[in-house]
Amino acid sequence: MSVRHALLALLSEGPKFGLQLRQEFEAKTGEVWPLNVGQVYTSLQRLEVEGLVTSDGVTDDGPRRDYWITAEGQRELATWLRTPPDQTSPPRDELIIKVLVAIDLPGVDVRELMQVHRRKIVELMQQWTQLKEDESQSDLRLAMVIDAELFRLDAVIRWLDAAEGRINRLATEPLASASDTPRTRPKVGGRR
Amino acid sequence: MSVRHALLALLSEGPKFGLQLRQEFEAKTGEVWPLNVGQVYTSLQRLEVEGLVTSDGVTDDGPRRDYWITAEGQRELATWLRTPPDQTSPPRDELIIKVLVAIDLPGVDVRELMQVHRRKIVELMQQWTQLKEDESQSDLRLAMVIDAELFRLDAVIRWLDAAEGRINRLATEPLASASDTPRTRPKVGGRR
DNA sequence: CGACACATGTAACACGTTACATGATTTG
DNA sequence: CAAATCATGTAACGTGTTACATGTGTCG
Repeated sequence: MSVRHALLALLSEGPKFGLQLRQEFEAKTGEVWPLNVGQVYTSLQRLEVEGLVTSDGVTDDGPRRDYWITAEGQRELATWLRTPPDQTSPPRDELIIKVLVAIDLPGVDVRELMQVHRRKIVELMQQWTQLKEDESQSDLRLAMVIDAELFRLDAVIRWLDAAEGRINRLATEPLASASDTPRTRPKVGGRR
Repeated sequence: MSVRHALLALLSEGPKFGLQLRQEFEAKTGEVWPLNVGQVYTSLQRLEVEGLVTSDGVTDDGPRRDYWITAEGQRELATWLRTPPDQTSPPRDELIIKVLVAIDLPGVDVRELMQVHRRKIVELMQQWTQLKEDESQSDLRLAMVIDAELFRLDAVIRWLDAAEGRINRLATEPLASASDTPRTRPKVGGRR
């Protein structure tokens, strides 16, 4: 959901065309997140159908097609900006799933698995830190994105460490199988 | 990509059918991530086409259809487990995008926006902490998932604080517009 | 003119969600 | 038997990615 609203935000500064939106999106996000052009066009089409933007006339005087944000688009944008996303159940995390299913698999060394992933993350953090020292003096947006990524990766490291502790403790007192402990607790995710 | 591989992992313990896979997935992940059944069936179909699982015979003796993992599925599973995901450019983060585009929008109070989101996150962390105290003594998997979510949310809080500092510093020495600082640095994301 | 970059668009696929339809099995 | 539950399946939609096709404008 972030791209459509980001496009709305860019369009609220004035009429823009497709490639321009892509370029400005990347510029505003420190050029860390590539945005494929196809998605810009399809998103614009969808936004137009929903009445949040207008292309107001066909491509007459040139290859470019400008889009304007509508009043309803402005309203939608304002709502998006001020409303935190609904986070009932957290986003699925691949690494957590990996570790949790690997625990029960015979012939799989979970600690080794976690170490391999941990090393990769440390390596990533070093690369981001390097980039931060090199480039982010002059680019506030890049600096902010790198901050976010470093904090995020740091949280993953912390989780791996905490999880390893839990698993080691578990090694002495083994886990009850998932099936023989019937849950009475209601599930977290309310949506279905 | 996590669901297909999680299904492979579950099937490597023995043949299972659709609803069973859903139930076991939720059990193994602390019942925090609901998995809709439709996705289980479509994923199984795709896995079967790719030769990673077999349903070996139609539904003859009952409504259930068991799936087995194949040798190739075992190989794929092993690879997934030991290989860290390719993280060239980090996943797009809605909150970061929101803040970065909001900075330039006139009539939008970025600090207010960040405060609102910050409060929501603190509230979420309190709920998870509560659940942890209540339930996670008996459920290791739930405890691990809650750990992960708390670390993740903590990282977001840290980012918001760091970002607010940067923005405040920026208030005295305003930001150069994105268009008039041509980049020479190569983009981070290599994929296109 | 021809080559190249700019610009738009579409087709096909992967994954995920919601909703609905359809059998089979159990249970009151 | 009827209703509820178990179980599978499909259809439609949203978002995102890759790849390809097509037109336009500029410049050597």
